[in-house]
Formats: sequence, structure tokens, C-alpha cells
Amino acid sequence: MTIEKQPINRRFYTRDTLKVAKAILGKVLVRRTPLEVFTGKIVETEAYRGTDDPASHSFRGKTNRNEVMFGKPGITYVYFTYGNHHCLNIVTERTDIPAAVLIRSIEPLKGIETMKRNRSVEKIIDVASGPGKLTKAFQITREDNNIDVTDFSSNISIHTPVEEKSFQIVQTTRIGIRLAQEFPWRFYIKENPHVSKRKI
DNA sequence: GAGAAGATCTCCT
DNA sequence: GGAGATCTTCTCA
Repeated sequence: MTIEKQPINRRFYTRDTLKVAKAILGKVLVRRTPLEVFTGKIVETEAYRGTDDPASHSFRGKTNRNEVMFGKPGITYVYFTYGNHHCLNIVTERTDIPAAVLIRSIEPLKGIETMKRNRSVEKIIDVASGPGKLTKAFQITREDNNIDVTDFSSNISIHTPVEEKSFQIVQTTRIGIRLAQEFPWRFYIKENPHVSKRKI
């Protein structure tokens, strides 16, 4: 898949979090490591908004962990959870409004063989179909927290495909949280096999 | 300084 | 379908 050379600009992220969560579907994540470049299409997201969302890390105010959510939009927020897993978010809305979009699943495009090795799996469908899986496949860790995805020279950036196919978006409830489970803030591309299908 | 919970994944039955 | 792994971060004393 061919992508635009310039990453998506910061205005894209300086919007309502739900709009960004929806708009970022179908966009391409580019991850540069010293050895290889990985790319993949974003197929599933969730919105987390600190001001009115009890499930968000930032609902109770700023801490060491979540401080990048209060910063400028278009920045990565990577955190570690369950003793095993990293999760990748992109900060949204203007500075001082704590909000972010969680990237839940990706359809691998480039560097697939290495990603399979990173994950110790055979099937492409298992490579990045979940938030903890995709960070492992793309070799994303807390080292990659606070990176500007609108900067071409960053190790992580997000681009628009040159020929974007149209697709239908499904809106539903989020997964894996205890609070605010009823918020329909999860979005995914309809009938894409790489979407995580885990039940609540 | 201690205790508990967590935006998950994998293996086992 | 269910529970264990595993460790960081937050909260409270």
C-alpha cells in the first residue's frame, strides 16, 4: 500500500476525541527501528477522555504516568499494564485537555515476517489483533512514550494511504474496563479480520 | 512502605 | 469459558 510521504498534521488530532478515533481508522502506522521499518493499517480504536470518562487514566487528574495526555495532541502515550503488556495511544484535543485514542488492532502491511517472529506466531491474523499484541509486534515500549507522530523523523508516525478504500465503521462498547462500560466509544472497520474479537 | 487493581494475553479444560 | 502470569502505578497510612 502506498502512503502519503508527509505524516498527518497536528490539526487532525486537535479535535473531539471520538471524531479522531473514527477518522484514524484506515490510516497507516509507520514504525522505524534501526534494522527495519514496519507498517500497518489501523483497524480498531477506543476513545478515552479524561474530563468525563471514569475509565480514563486521566479522570482523577495528572500523575507521572499520564502527564503526556495533558500535553499537545499528536503525541504517543505508551503505558505498561498487567505486568506483561504495553498499550499505544495517540493524544488528542488541545493542550491541557487530557484525552487520547487507544490503538487496539492493526492489519500488518510491511515487515510481516519479523513481526511474526516478535510474536512467536505463524498466522498474520494473530500478529497485531489486540493492543498488547501490536506493541510487541511493532517493538513499541515505554521508550516510545512522548513521541511526535506528526514528525517525519520520529520513530513512529501516522500517514494517510494514497488510495484509501471506503469502508464501513462499527461503533460499540469498549473492552476490558470496569468503569463506564456502557460508553459506545470503541470503533472498528466492519468485517476486517484483524479486529480483536474478545468478548467483554 | 504496603496493598490492590489493572484500557491484556495465553494456556488449559 | 476461566484463571494465572507478572509488575507498574496509584492510593492511603
